Amino acid sequence: MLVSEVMLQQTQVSRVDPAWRRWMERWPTPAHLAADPPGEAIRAWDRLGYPRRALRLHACAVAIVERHDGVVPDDVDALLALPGIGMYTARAVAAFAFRQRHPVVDTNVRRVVARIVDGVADGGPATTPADLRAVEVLLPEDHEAAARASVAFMELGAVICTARAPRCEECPMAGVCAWRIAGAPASSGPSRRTQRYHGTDRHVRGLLLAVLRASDDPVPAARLDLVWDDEVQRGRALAGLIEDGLVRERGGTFTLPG
DNA sequence: TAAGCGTGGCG
DNA sequence: TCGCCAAGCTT
Repeated sequence: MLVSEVMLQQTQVSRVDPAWRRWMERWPTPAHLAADPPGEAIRAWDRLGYPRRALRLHACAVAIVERHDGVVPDDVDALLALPGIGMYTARAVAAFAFRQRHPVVDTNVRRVVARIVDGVADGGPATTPADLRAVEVLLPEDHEAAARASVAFMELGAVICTARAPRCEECPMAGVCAWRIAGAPASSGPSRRTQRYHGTDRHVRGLLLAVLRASDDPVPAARLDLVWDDEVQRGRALAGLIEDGLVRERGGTFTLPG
């Protein structure tokens, strides 16, 4: 559950599914993952995106072995203290793996609550403590029922109450949805400014890391020079990868961290 | 709080 | 085609 939730941070279910199966077959427990070098986690991450998540998941496995005897903790605060585990993932693991009663708030749930309860088209850009409270009061008292309700809120947002083309005709909440009843007004505020990708440092980092993932041997700098013409930007991107611990330099060659 | 961080699917 | 969006986290 923890591995899948980390993979699902900003990556769609359809792309996570095969990667998750391979990952769990190779590293069935935190101890298995912790015993391998972090570079192997980055390599196995393949093209899921945001490879820092792979590095943090490896660090998470190490922390679980060191602090929790290799057993994933069932306590939200202990989970929150692990690398790469934030407000959403900690509660998702506690609720879905350990069947506890916690509000589990992601972008889907923020949108569902914004529409049904608040009558507005969009939720906020990030989960706030106020969001947690708003969802908490909607949960059934029974822990198992609450865990199932949390799954249902997310699923409703993912399948029916979608961001761009909601299928209100098929929605079981249409009769009580404040947004629907108000005529589904468009969002009022300024829309979130869109992030560019093409030509950004992120783009170049992705190109560089793809070369290193594909190579079993240390890669000479000259080969990295081929992926991006702008030397200044390429150097900045590579330095950033090294700074983040995703890449290691050894005598003019580059590898994933061993 | 806002910006930075990959990659791909979909309308 | 191209911009939006995706089961966020960290600093």
